[in-house]
Amino acid sequence: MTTDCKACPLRSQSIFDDMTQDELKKTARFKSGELSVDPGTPILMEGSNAPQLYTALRGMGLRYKTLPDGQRQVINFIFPGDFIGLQAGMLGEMGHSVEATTRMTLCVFDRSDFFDFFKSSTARAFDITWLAATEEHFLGESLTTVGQRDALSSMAWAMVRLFQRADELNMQQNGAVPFPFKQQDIADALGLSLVHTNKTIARLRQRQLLTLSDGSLHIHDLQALADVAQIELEGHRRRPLI
Amino acid sequence: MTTDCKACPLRSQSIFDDMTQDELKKTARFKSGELSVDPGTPILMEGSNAPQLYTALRGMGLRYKTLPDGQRQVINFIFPGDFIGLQAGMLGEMGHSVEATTRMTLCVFDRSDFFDFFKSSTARAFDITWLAATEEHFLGESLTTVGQRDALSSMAWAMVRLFQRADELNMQQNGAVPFPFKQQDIADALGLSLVHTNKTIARLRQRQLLTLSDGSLHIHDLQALADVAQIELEGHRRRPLI
DNA sequence: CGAGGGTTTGATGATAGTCAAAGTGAGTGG
DNA sequence: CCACTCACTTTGACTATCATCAAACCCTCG
Repeated sequence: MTTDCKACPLRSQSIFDDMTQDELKKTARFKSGELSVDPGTPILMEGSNAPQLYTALRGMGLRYKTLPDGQRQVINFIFPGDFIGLQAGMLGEMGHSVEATTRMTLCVFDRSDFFDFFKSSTARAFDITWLAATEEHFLGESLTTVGQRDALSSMAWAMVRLFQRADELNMQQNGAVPFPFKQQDIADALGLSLVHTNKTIARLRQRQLLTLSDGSLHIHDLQALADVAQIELEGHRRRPLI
Repeated sequence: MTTDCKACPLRSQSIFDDMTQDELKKTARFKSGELSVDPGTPILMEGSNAPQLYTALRGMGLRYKTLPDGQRQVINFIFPGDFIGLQAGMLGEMGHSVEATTRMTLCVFDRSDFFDFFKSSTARAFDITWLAATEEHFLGESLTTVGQRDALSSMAWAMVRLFQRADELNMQQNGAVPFPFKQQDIADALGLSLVHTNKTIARLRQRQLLTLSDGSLHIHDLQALADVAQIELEGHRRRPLI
């Protein structure tokens, strides 16, 4: 009972680029199946040469790296439409692990077909590179956050970015978006301790900027949050969907 | 008096992938000129839609982002062979600025030719994507460093990585490589203050792990440094040169 | 010789980490 | 239906890593 690419519920969202019938067909051929996983399931492991690549169709997850001493750095959060395994496809080895936070449905692709797919159309190759460049762009921003912003500003930045990602996928309902992540996840993403993370969220709550509870994030004043984070609010940018 | 791609001094280094005559010709056609800049010269600006892209032919530089309040995060250091402007080429806008640290010579490409170049051969397109994925990989590591390692471990990590990058370009002479960066640059790369950076380097020096002076970095015990940094030493990996 | 950029060192203070424990809510089993 | 557990969140007290401030030092350069 897998989803046909032609009827993909993501592709019709305005955030994703349109695709020609031909490209759609190639994508459908590239797709080798579908996978549903429960919360907490590891999807790809750091250092592994994964035989399969994925696109998140439903659900959310996270990318992370672990140090030998057990410290964990959350690299990014995964939303529907995200391509998973680019590093495995290009470099033959993942630089980070990926796991599901909610229950997820993934479109599965064989790594062995990846190069053919890449070759199949310049536009597709370009899309994949676009994704890589965009991820690089985002990671530069994350690095700047963790390296330069203080806890309050970091937290504001993270909340704005997470809200925006959910919002552009139309997951918003009067100011609130689903938020399945734990405070420990946010802490590991921002390089803060769990306790300090909790207290920092509390400060933003006291300032009436947001509410974070029951698995949903409510933004009360996006502009004020953006000010705390020192970022400019911009419109959503369309992006490719593999 | 520009360098002919066929006689490129970088291309003969073992770290860089070989290239067919045909690919070489295409690259030479893509190259629109050469540029020499003095230390401190800005090469690309964050947010700019640069009309030109570059490959570092000689010299070193750095990528960085600045926050509105003036804080600077160094994203990465630039070595000969690095491609500069991928984000401008793919996304139409740079996510960070780039400036020269030493005097540099850059191969210049027109952004308007970039897409044609990308299309000109699947191998070239793949190379560009490979570079993007590798950068993403590295940024994940940087993020993990800044987010999770303490100052001593961060510093050890940075020194190992910088040493390795120089080493694979054969810049090493019995344990020492050129190191034109200021302590402020390292501080901004690791999210540390200048003072703390200085004291942290001093600690590594006291432990007899390295010496850093007169523009050169001397590693006395690479393995011990890697241990402090919690990283595995691996061999150099060949990479494409645009 | 004075100026300026970079490095080094010492003193003090704040942000964030650690430790510890209580509170909350969902889920389980007697 | 009421403990009881377990995972997560919240709060308070204490600590330390790292930032800030200030000043000296070292070199090169004009």
